[in-house]
Amino acid sequence: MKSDLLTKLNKQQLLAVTNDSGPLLVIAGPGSGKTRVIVHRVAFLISEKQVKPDEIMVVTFTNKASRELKDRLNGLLGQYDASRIISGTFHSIASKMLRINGDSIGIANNFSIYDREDQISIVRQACELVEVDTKRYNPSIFLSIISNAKSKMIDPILNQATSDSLFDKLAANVYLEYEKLLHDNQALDFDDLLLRACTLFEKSPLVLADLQNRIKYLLVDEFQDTNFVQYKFAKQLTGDSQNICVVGDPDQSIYSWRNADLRNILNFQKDFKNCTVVKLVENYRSTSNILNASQALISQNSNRITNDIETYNPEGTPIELHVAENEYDEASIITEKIKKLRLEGFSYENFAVTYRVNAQSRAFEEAFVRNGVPYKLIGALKFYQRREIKDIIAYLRIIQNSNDDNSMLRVINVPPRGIGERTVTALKNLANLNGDSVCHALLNLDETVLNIHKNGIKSLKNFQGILNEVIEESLSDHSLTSLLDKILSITGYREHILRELEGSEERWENIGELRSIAGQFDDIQPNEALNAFLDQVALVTAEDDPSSDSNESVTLITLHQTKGLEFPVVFIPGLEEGLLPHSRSMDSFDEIEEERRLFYVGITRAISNLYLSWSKYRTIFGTTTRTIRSQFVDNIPENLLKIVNTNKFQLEERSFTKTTNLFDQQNLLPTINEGDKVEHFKFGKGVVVQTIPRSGDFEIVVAFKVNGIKHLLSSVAKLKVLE
DNA sequence: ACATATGACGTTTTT
DNA sequence: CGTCATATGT
Ligand SMILES: Nc1ncnc2c1ncn2[C@@H]1O[C@H](COP(=O)(O)OP(=O)(O)OP(=O)(O)O)[C@@H](O)[C@H]1O
Repeated sequence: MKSDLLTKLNKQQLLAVTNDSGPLLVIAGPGSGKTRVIVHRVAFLISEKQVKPDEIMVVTFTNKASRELKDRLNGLLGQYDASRIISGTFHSIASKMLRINGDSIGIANNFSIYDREDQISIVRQACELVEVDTKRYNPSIFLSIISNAKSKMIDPILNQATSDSLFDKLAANVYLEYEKLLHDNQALDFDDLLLRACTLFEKSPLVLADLQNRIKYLLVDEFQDTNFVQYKFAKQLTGDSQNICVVGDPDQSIYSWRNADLRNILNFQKDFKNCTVVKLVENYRSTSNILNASQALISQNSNRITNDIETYNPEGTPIELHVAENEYDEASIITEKIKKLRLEGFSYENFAVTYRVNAQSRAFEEAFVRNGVPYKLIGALKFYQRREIKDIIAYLRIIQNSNDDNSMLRVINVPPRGIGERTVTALKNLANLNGDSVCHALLNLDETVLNIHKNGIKSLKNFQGILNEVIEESLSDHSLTSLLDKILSITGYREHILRELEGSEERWENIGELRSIAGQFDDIQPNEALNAFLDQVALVTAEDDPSSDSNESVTLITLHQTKGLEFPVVFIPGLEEGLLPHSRSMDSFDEIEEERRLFYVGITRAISNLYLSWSKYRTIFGTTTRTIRSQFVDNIPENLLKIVNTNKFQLEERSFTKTTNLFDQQNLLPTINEGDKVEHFKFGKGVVVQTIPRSGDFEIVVAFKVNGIKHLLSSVAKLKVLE
C-alpha cells in the first residue's frame, strides 16, 4: 500500500505530499497532478502520520470532486475510513457549521438557504419597499452589487454611509432592505453562509478554538478561484498549526465574475511568510501537440504567475480546426466525428463537447437525438430549479422554517385553491401588523379581523387545515418520504401537474426523482433529515444533478464546468468573436484575458484529441448573423493546427484573420486624452491615466472610482467623455 | 379567482 | 426565439 502511495509521484509531488507541517502553496499548470497531490497528501497523513480522517478538512470546488476524493482515498487506503474526512465546498462546509453553532450568533439552526431565484424575488420586494422601479433597474444588477459587497465583507450600513452617487445610494438602500428581508425570512443567501461562518469564528472564540483543535490539516483545491471571504474562512480555521495547503493555477482562474480574487494567492505568501512553495512542471495528461497549443495561447496573457509546463507524452494527432456553415452544420460535423472515432475504439463517455454558453447545447442535442448518440447534459436547466421541484421544496421549507414567507407565498395558491391576490394581501397585512410570519398568521387566523369575502376565508381555512396536517406528519417519527407523500396527496399536486398540457409526464417523473432522493435520507433522524435534505438541494453543484447519472454517453458541458475534468476527446465549438470571447466580456483586457483562460481550460481538458470549430453563421435571438473567427484561434501556432473545411462552398476565409476593424471606422471618437474624465456603462466613472497606440487603435488605461484600473480598447469600449 | 393573451426583455459563466 | 411577468377577458 505504501508503495502505491508514494511511487506514483514525481519529485516535486512527493515534496508536496510529504511536507507535513506548516503552510504549503502548490502552483502548477494543467494536468500536472495537483489533484493527485491532494489525494496522496491526505492518504499519506492518514496512513503514515497517524492523522485521523476526521482531523482533515479538504475544500473542493464541487461536491462531486469531494465524493471522488473519498472514493480514491478509499481505494488507496483500505483499512481506514476515508469517508470520515471533512470534505465539501466552502458553502456546504460553512452551512453545516452554522446549523450546529449558528445559534451563538443568533442564527437558528433551521435557516433557509436562498438560491438565485429566491434572491431575485427578495430584491424585487426590497426595491418595492424603497421605491425603486424594477423596470428601470434590473434586479439582478442589485443582486450582483450585493453579492460583490458581501464577498468583500462590506457591511450594508457602512456601505450606505459611503456611497455618493445617486445610483450607489439606491443600491445601498436596496442592500439594506434586502438584508432585513432575509432576516425576516430567517434565510441566508450563498454569500451569507461564508460571511456568517466568519462572523461565527470572530464572535465565538470557543467555537473557533474547538474547530481549530479538531481540524489538524486543511487543504484547499482550486485555490485560484476563491474569493476574499473564502480565504478568510480558511485562514481562520487554520489557527496556529498553520497546516494549510492550497493548490491552484492562476492561469485557470475563470470565476472572477463570481468575485474570485487572484490576489488570494499573492496574499497567501504574505500571510504565511514561511510557506513552502512547490511548482509542478510536468504535464501527464495531454499530447505534446495539445500542450504546446495551450502554452502558446496562454503566453499571450500578461502578468502570469504559473510557470510553463512540459510533457514527455508523444506528439499525438494534430489539432483540427473545422469551419462550419452554421451551428447545425457544426453539430453534424462533430456528430460525424464522434461516430467515426467510435469505430476506431473510443466509447461515448470519452467525448466532451465544451462550450461557452448553455444555449449552444441545443444544436448538439438535436443532432445527437437524430443520430442516436447518447448524451448527458451537465448543468443547463438544473433539476432543482424546475418549477415543480421548487414548489415541493417550498412546502418542505415552510415545515423547516415557518418564517420563510417567500416559500409560503410561492405555494399559498399552488395548486390553485381559491386564495387570490386580495386574500393574500389581506393575510400579509395581518401578519405585518402582528410582526408575524405569513405562516403563523394563517395558522392562528382570526377571521373576524380580515375584511375579505367569505369565500376567501373559506379558502384560507382550507389551506390552514392542509398545513396543519402536513405539520402533524412532520412531527411524527415518519420518514422524509412519507412527509413528501403527505404533501403530494393532500395538496393534490399530482392532479395539478397532470392538468397541464405540456411536459406534465416529465414533471411528474421529476417529482418521482425527488422522492427517491429524499429516500436516501430516510435512515437519518427525521428531524435532521429535513435540514440535511434541503441543504443538499440548495447546495448542489451541477454534476450532482440526477439527470447526469447515465454513463456511456457523450458529455455536453460549459467550459466553466469542465474545471478539473479530463476527456480523451474534446470538442470546442463556437470559436467566434462575441461568443468566445463573449461579447459581454470584451470591455477590458482583464476580461479578454479571462476569456482566454477559459479557452485554455477547455483545451487542457483534452488527453489525446482536440477539435476546434467555428460557424460562419450563427442564429442568436432568432436572427442569423455573419460571424468572425475568434481572435484566440490566432494565438495557436499554425503548424499545430490542421484546418479542415468540409464545406461545399469553399470561399476564401483566410482574409478573416485577426479582429477586423468592424468598429474602428465609425468609432474614431473625439480623441480621448490623459486626464479626461470618462464614464463607462459598466465600470462607472473614472479618469484616463494613459493612452497607448495599438495598431490603428488606442489602448486606454482608466482608473475607475469603484472598479479600479482597467485597460480598454478605444474601438470597443463605449467610453463617454465627461465635461 | 383563474386561464389565456400579450409584450418586454434577455443570456455569459454558477456556489 | 423563448421565457416570464403583467394585462385582459371570462
Ligand atoms: N506522477 C504522475 N505520474 C503519472 N501520471 C500522473 C502523475 N500525476 C498525475 N498524473 C495523471 O495526470 C492527470 C492529471 O492529473 P490531475 O488531475 O491531478 O492534474 P491537475 O493538476 O489537478 O490538473 P488540472 O489543473 O488541469 O485540473 C491525471 O490523469 C493523473 O492521473
